Amino acid sequence: MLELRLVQGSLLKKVVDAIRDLVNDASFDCSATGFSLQAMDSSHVALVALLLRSEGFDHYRCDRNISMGMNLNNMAKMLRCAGNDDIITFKGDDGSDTVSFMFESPTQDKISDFEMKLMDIDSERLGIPEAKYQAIVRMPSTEFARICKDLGSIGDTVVISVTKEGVKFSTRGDIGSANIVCRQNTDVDKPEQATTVEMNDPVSLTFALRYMNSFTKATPLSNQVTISLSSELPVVVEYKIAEMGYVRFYLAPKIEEEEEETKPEV
Amino acid sequence: MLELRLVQGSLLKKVVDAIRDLVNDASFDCSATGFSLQAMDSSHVALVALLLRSEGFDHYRCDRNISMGMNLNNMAKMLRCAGNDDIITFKGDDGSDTVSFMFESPTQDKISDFEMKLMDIDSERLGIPEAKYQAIVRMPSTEFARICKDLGSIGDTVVISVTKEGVKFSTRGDIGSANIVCRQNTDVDKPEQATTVEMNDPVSLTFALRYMNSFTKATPLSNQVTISLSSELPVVVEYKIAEMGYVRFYLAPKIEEEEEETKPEV
DNA sequence: CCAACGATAT
DNA sequence: ATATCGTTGG
Repeated sequence: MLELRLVQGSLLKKVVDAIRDLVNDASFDCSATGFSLQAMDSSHVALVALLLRSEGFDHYRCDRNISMGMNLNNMAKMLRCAGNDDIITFKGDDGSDTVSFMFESPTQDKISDFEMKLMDIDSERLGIPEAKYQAIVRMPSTEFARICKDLGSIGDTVVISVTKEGVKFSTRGDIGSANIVCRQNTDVDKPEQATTVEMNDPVSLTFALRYMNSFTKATPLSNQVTISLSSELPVVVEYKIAEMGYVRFYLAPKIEEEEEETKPEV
Repeated sequence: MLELRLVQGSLLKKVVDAIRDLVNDASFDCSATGFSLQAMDSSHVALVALLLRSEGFDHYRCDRNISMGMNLNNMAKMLRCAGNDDIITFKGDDGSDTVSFMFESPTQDKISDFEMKLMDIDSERLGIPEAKYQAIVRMPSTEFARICKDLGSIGDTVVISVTKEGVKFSTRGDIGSANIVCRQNTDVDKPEQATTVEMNDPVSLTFALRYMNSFTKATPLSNQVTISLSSELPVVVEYKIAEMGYVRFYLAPKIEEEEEETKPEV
């Protein structure tokens, strides 16, 4: 038996919206620890990991570990029926092929109950080792989203380079090229506007903007985003979810070929 | 000769917008009593009835009963040319094949005059008998609209069930099912937020959401909607127009078949 | 948080 | 041209 209550129901809407651009169907895992998910995107290039810790819920009951395959678009469709300040209760039963969402309006005058069919999904859950990164950049999530969107209109890939002074995002395309430098800056009115660079080693890596622009769908979840970089390791783009956990996206860097791909010879 | 003046001209825009999704062409009837319309939707399933009483106009002159066939989309097109605070005067002449709209800006600095061609329409005007209903639900029109929209994303039909405690809207579709319960509640800050249930007999009826979602185009006309239900009778969804009359939509319930439509045999 | 307006997509 | 979505303002 499974029963999760979240007073700030809008959070769940944001979580699903953050992921469904990348992943259509995913298996959610529920245990005493929390509510989590791990999934590759449909082209098996990027990975997303979600954790909502049990302590973050206003009520959390999970009698035994359970895995539930859900279609994220259908899930979003149902969650869209919740008011933005509705309380959401998620219920599941062992062995059942459905789960249910209950939405309670703040005044309790409107109570909605949605039942959703589960799906069979082969959930390949990888262990993701903790790693030490050469550089960790923290910046406003909206700024990162804007940069990825802007660069995406110029080129297909972004080179992220970190130095002590800051972080540089570069791209190049048919119509020209672009470099956006964000320098470290903690001297702001509010901490969520800060940009900080924690650098052990300078690093410069290339990523497909297409995926970066999917990752930024998680922007509403957090004011800040954390980008962890190391050569040879997938970048981690993390959006912390206040009091509850995170959504993390992993993407392997492109192997830097000699200059442009316009060169026909290997 | 016919001359109707309405200081709150935006009302006329809302009335036409409320109807034109359902009905393309309609015959407006004008008499000493008022300005009215009755029309079936194009698939002859739903019926709409409009009444704007003569007393509600700021000037009302109708020398003899007259019927005017109008294309509602064309009418909307013209009315869209009126400012939201404009005073609208509607004029017609017996025997003429056109009518005219005059828009006066509040400051009288801009006076527009639009002439619209009438059309021949066979206006089959039914008598709609007053009926006694098993249950009458009153609720905020925006809430009703939201419910119909939400359920429309899950299923095709809605079951409306009324008990003493409140009203329940249910649907079922490929991805799952939904129940939304609104309980009676008069204890609110403002009367237009109230939900009241006047129940003589419990009732549960099924309707096509497609039509319900057309009816809710009338939402801007009134803060409250009234839903009158009886077995064997069409539901009446009514939006009152302050001081003037109403727009009423009628829709026959679906005959409840034995469970699902997945059964191939009749 | 709800409503109106503008922009975009069909 | 119309309907829906997203954004901005109250």
